[in-house]
Amino acid sequence: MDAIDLNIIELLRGNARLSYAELARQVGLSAPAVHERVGKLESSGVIRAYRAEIEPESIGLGVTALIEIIEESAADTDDVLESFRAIPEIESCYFMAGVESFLLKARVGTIGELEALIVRLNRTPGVASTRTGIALSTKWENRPQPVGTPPA
Amino acid sequence: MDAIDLNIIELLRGNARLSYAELARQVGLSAPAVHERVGKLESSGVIRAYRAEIEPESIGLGVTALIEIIEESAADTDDVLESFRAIPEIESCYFMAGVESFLLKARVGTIGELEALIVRLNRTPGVASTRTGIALSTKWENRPQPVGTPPA
DNA sequence: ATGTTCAGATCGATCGCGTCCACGGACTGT
DNA sequence: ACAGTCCGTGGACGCGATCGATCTGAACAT
Repeated sequence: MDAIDLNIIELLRGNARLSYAELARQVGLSAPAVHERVGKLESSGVIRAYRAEIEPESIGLGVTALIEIIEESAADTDDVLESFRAIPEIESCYFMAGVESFLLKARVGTIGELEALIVRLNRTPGVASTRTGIALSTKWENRPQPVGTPPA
Repeated sequence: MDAIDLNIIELLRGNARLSYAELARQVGLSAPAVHERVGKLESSGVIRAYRAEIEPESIGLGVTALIEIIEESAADTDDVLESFRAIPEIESCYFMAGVESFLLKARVGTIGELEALIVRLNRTPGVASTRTGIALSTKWENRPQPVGTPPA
């Protein structure tokens, strides 16, 4: 993992569909060389996936909500997690420090669907209570930050 | 925007580096046809970008925080937004309903850097106070949900 | 210093893909 | 029925992906 790898990563975060030839030109190596580097980054787990970023409204997901979950004191966190994982509307799931164990980012089509989701979450075994905030608009999301090797 | 477009979108959300030929096979069209459809989806803004998803720890961004912002009553929201936009650590920014105007997702390398970020946010003109939650772990993030056209 | 070894890059060649173009069929409105 | 339009197909050509072989340079041991 050297400066060239970081360079490749930065380029692919900006545009995952760049060809190997184009990557090669930009980092100053040959195409097979970057091909091999990218392969290693993928198999070592540094590159997790390549995803198209879609405007959510256009696929009927106009409502974004952030939901904090407070667990019951006797809850099994792993079981709760598995329940959440089975709910497709939950796009992100963070395990948090603090009273609220989880923070979920969910996307649904309508406020009605959000209501159904919240009911479902509150009924989930191990969940004591929820607190939901609705995003009126998403200013930006998953903006890649420049990769400068951080201070030692 | 028909079923084939949704199919293409779903495939590209799963793997943005699929070739047009492969996409064509999976949706049952010729390669030029999907090429044209993808081009239209891009220029109409449905497809915003293609991004490689990177394991944050491997590029020195091991600390994830979610920060709620309460604005001063006299604050100019647009100015506050521009200040936030200039801070690279802020990966996502939602404008929320409720007392807290914004919810930010930020990623930094160390707790020390997080402290510096919070100080910077609190000093930002228009910001009355902040409330920060630290993600102990990210269970998953930006999981694409299946695109079934939702009920009318 | 010299030789050995190994990692990683380049070079060259082959195969498949991206991309442009002209043609053709279906649907719309008149 | 006819003309216009949209959208897809098929062919062709040049470039890119990808494999194997060779080469270079660094690290280490003698």
